Amino acid sequence: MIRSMLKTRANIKDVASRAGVHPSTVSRVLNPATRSMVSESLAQEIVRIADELGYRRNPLASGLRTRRTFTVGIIIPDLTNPVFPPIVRGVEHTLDSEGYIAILADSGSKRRSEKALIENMTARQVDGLILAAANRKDPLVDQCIEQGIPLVLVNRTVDKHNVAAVINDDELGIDLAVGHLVKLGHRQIAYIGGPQRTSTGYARYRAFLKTTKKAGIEIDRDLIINAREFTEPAGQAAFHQLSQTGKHFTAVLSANDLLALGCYDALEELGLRCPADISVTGFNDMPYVDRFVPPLTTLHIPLDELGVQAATLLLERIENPDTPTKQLRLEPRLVVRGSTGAPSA
Amino acid sequence: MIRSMLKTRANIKDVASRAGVHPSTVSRVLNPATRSMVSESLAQEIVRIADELGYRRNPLASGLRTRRTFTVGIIIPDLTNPVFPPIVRGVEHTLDSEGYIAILADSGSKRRSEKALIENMTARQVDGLILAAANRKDPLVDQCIEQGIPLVLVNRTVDKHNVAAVINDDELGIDLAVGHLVKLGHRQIAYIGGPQRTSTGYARYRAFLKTTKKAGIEIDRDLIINAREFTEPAGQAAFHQLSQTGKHFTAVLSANDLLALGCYDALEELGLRCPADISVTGFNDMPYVDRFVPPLTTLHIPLDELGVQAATLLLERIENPDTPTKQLRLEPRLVVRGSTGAPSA
DNA sequence: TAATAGGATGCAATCGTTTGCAGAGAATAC
DNA sequence: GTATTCTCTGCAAACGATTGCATCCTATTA
Repeated sequence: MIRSMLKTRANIKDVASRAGVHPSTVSRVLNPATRSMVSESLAQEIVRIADELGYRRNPLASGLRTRRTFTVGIIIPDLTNPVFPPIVRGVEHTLDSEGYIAILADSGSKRRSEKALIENMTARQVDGLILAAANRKDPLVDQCIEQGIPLVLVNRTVDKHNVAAVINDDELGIDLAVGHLVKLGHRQIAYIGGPQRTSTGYARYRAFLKTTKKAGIEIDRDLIINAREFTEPAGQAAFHQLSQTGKHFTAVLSANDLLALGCYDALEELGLRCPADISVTGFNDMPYVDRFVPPLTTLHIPLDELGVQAATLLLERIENPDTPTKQLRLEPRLVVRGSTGAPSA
Repeated sequence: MIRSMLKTRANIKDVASRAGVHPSTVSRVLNPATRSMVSESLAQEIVRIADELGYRRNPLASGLRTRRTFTVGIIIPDLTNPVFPPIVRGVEHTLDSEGYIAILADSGSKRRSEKALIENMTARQVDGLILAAANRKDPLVDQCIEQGIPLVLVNRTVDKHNVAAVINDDELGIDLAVGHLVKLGHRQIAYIGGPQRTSTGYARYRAFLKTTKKAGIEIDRDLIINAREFTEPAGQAAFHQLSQTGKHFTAVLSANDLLALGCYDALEELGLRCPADISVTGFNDMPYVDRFVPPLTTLHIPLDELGVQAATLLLERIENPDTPTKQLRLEPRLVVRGSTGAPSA
């Protein structure tokens, strides 16, 4: 009653004194791992009293003592990029179901702030970290590993292979896209890639070279442009650059949907029609690309699943830090829509 | 050196012993509010040593003592609804700049889980809460207020007016939309509203009645449908219901963009063209609606700003709990695109 | 010069849990 | 009947910070 007047939550001492036992006994009962140390009848009584008083463990105090906070940090480069919300959602739901919570930070792609964010999060004793914005060589990743913070990369990975990651099979994806275009009859295929500092940008670029070679398609080096960013304006600029070469091409394969969208912009500016004049493909199948004009042919990747798997992997590593690092590679699926067609004669 | 071997972070005692002072002195120096209690020269020396050792305050310990965690919870109904990412981003950036972090939870619109989430967050001693999913009558909101947790609603509010919120001016928005349609010559205007349990659904519905009356437009009650959810399928179903009345209408004003999108779906199924046969308007101007077929005429609301203001308001209330509750109402702006035109004769 | 005020620092309790250790009985073994 | 093992619970020291109070020293005042 006094408690309710003070408007403060019941703590372990309250429960203990009400039950006539020592706080440590209450603690043991409420912790599944130690529950068996206490006699069953007393344990039940304590549990009863605990929820009669509405007791909830104070995670701050508990975390201070045990160095476990049941908190995970998620750092993404830009939440307004439609790729990330589903991933974050997958992560968050998975964490939640295991009693963890997610600290979300949008780094705004700025490098410095990312370092500060990680600093902040480790100071707050997060149990693990999920990074969606790693570069192929990433000092931040190294730093995390050095400090021994459980870490899982999602969507992108680093060149070193000793870090856990959930990514998608870029080579397969590009292979499917190239196969699709070739089957439609395209031979002059341009490529707009992403930043080579990212694993996705790099892997897709390599895959494009490899796959076209395998398919026996001659690729003009001038028709390959790797953009600086995975953004719509970058895609737009890249397409203009392609068209300025004066070389002939009937399709452009872009390394992600936003770049493809940029192509749409450029096409419109140039008075070209898609797919009549130029076919365009994307990568990611981000939400709503099926509603664009024309609906984008792209590679679908299970974004939610990416998040779910990343969280699962992370929890595994948190529970057992000696788990060997795993790289999960999910398979993309080609979704043919209106932006691709046979080349015009 | 021993410290680095143990791989554990420097704590306040380490700094103190290195500086030859008591931990309390270090604490005072590192806290802006008490810094002046310590002589300037000593303070500087301590600061120097602190960052030489890479000292970072342990927020768990600090929070345990002070009951301030510099943590804010954000609860949204569905992160994959494009309306929310910009809001969350605005919130997160604002919090970050003040040294706070955001715990994000996607409630998946499920009521029960929302209660659990709030429980979890208060147990974790968040300093405040931002709710984007409130209903007009919301026991959860009442509960928060009762418990004295600083709370700010964003995007939606509750009927009681004593809770802080950042919303947009629904009446103005609907007024602009109606005005636009009337000016184009529409007289038979249908309305697809949202759930009346939400403030946005309710306010927009009221505004529609009021505004059309003011404009001297006769509205057939059969042409008003309030959907159960603010979703695309709900909009689609509602439109079909409208067309099944057999009544004539030349435009449909929908209470949000997703509902409008649903109209697009239904229009296509019915072989109708937009805006030639039917004009459609939305509300929110969520990302990418400008790229749909046709680009959607809608009301733009500054989503980032909504988030920024909500966070600012919350921080104000946290710093000073006696701040009178404020309701901020941001102005929407009509964005005319391709989905509206003059009615066909 | 003695009394006093004021500024700077230390002391120790506290926030709410957890956990190694110890001790008290009860149960088992000899 | 005593020695030994178990089972259960309590004790007290952490975890890393903050803060009211006490203390000490120096500067001011009469």
